Amino acid sequence: MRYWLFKSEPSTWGWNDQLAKGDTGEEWNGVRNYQARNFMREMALGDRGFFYHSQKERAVVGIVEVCATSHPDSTTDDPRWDCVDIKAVVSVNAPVTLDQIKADPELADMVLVKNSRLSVQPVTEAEWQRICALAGVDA
DNA sequence: GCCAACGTTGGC
DNA sequence: GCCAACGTTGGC
Repeated sequence: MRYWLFKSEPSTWGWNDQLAKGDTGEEWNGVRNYQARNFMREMALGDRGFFYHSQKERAVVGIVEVCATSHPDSTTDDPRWDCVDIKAVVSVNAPVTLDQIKADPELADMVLVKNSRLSVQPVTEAEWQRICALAGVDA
């Protein structure tokens, strides 16, 4: 299994919206960036991801699971854009903030820190374990 | 609200 | 195929 991070502006699509979709999940659509799209094409059923709120909050707030592999993005006719579906698994007990991540030597190399604008990004297993520990959830 | 970084677009 | 212009993102 691989690990990922999905970034969203809470004002557009937040963790509460994701939770409301339950086990049905929802398309992670609207991504118009090749790098992000390519990562989604690599995802497998059951892969786990962090749900991260950008902008004001800047924190990991939940855990999601890939529940449909890459397929055409229903919000566009442009065949270039694919996306996966994800569903909420569990809310974190403690949000892990960007400040915490930057301050943690084990996490300082995360894509989130190095390339803050990439909206879908891979997370290493070590990073996954570390953030889960900080968030108070079972990895 | 500002600005830097970056990715995409389109003209040549 | 290059590169300038432009738009968007996201941290501060």
